[in-house]
Amino acid sequence: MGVDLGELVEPEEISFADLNDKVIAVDAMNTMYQFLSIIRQRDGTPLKDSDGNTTSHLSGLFYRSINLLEKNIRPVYVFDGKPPQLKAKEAKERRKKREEAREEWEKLKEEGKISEAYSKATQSSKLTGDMIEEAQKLLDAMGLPYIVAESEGEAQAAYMVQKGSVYAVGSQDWDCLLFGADVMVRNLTSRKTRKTSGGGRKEVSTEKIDLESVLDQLDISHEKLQWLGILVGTDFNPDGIYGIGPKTALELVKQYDSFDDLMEDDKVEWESDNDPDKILDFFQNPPVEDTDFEFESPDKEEIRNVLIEQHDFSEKRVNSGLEKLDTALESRQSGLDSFT
DNA sequence: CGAATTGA
DNA sequence: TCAATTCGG
Repeated sequence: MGVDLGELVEPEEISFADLNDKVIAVDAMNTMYQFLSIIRQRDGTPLKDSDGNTTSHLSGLFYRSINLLEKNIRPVYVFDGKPPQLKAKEAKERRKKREEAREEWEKLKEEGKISEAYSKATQSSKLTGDMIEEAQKLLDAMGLPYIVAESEGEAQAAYMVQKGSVYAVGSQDWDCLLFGADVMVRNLTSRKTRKTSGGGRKEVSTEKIDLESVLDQLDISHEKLQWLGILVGTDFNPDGIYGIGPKTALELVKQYDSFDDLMEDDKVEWESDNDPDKILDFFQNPPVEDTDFEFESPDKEEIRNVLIEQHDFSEKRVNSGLEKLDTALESRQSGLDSFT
């Protein structure tokens, strides 16, 4: 999950209209993982086709993308490439936790403890290679571009913002700020309320976070934000440092002029197997590449083939989605014409 | 999550 | 008509 800067930063609430005509590099893994965790039945079983393949992520991707296009927001999806060495150990721990959660889920489901089962199911979510492949097939059919990053998708997406080839990174993960994304957008969803654990309902709005404004608010440099992230915890040292939360971390980074000195502070007890200098270097020089992308017309027959023929989506629902897709792209076309 | 349906 | 609930695959 990475850094939690939520309590230090005041994001700017925006609406989809503020993103009109913008291209957004959407963190594909982050987004699909979200779909996979949330799009489930009440006992936690994800949506599946008749062959038993999970399809929750396809449903999410299809309808979400159409909603964005309807608002004239164009997503280019960025997938993770080869996981960095720094992530190896954490990946192993995650796998173990997932497997444990899956076992508990099965058990609770057997016992009929539906709501407890659901939360375990969420924790057992796993994006497989097949699921990623099917998602990419769907994006191809929809004419939406995607990029497979050299390494971390977050890093690639941040680089694309820096280059100016996209307006922002779309992700829930604050890490993209550490990678230097100038703008990030959170909660890129049309739904405006979310269920809380207590059974209540909470407002969620789309948020825009400018790196510059974050640095302003915290009154630190970008490098110190990276230090802060490492103290609080990143994908490469998920537990952060015991006893140091965002507030303490902010105070600490302001006290030092070099990372090495900071790491010598009495409060800093480094426990991760990863070398902190290597983590810092990864945020500063991640593997990224220059990749072009372009938007194409959707192939409706192929969309029907993937969703209806191969994955048992209902023809009626897919067709009404395709109609929305049509009107979205037509209005975009006429919008462009009026310019020329 | 987002679409479809329900019900006040 | 619209908020709440259920369905989708």
